[in-house]
Amino acid sequence: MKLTQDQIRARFRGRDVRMTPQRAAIYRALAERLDHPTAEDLYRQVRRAYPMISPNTVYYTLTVLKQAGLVHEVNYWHDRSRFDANLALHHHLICLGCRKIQDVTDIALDRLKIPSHGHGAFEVMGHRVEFHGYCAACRRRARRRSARSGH
Amino acid sequence: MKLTQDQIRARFRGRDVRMTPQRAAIYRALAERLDHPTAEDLYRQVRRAYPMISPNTVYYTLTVLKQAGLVHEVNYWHDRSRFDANLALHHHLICLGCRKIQDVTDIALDRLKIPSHGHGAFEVMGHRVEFHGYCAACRRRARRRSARSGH
DNA sequence: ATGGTAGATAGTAATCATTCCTAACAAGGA
DNA sequence: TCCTTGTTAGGAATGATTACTATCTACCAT
Repeated sequence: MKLTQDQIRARFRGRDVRMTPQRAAIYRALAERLDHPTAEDLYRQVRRAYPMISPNTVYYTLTVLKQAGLVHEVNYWHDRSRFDANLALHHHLICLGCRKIQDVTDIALDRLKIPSHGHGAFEVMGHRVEFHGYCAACRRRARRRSARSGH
Repeated sequence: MKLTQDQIRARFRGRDVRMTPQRAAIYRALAERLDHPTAEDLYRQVRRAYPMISPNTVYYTLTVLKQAGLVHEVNYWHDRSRFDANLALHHHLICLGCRKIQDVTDIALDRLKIPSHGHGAFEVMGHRVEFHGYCAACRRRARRRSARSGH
């Protein structure tokens, strides 16, 4: 998907993100890739056009774009490994507030299949479903906060 | 779920994992928790009974248990953050061989709901499905390798 | 178009999870 | 009980990410 500078500018404007050549390059690099690159992947790619760019700028730009909703961070749990001794097939409820995780067991979720078209060559060994949202405690906390601030 | 020392010993035996007091403590700590603790969480818990234990032992034990299949690492992508400029709802095919990621779009997957029972207080904002397996290239590679080794 | 200001950039240094290396140690079979 | 091989714990190394900060720049108001 080729993006013009103006398209990028418009998207940034729409989310109140300041436009710089580095930011445009980072966003373009990300938007034109079909995989899900790391910050370092993007750094290496953008550096070809901007040899002076620092990894720092890439990291900072990504957090800005993320907050603005222009970019998604694909993996919530990237910071640390998490382990589980429950070997039974199950799925997860991840709280975006406190990051606590609950298990969900449900046969319907266990039976999912990838749509056949296009992925025939991929051999599926397993799958997992993540639900993201807010747990009861975090919802209570948010409600109390907004009440105090004089809704 | 209370585990006796003998139950743990039996599980370790069954997978040819050498039993040590530290390992039993780490495994017990993990098995008795409902959330999905990090290595550090386990370290802090086990240290109460084994003040001399090192984080190192926890990490090493977890890799051993993981290889033995006694424990799962819940998040594949923990090593680095990955980003995506595609904001449309979609899901992922993750290759366990080369870690490449393909997008999957499918309305049936988009419509999943958590089973109502038990999780009523959790407010779901979104969800994502990950399929794990082997891509065409990695399957070819594996087939070639096993052919060469004189299947 | 210009100037001022808030925000962005790019270095360097710090942090933090995890891995590497290794000498002392212990599990478990003979 | 003894031997061998795998395990432990410490310290150092690695590698991704963040913090700090002086300089610079986008962009709004004039």
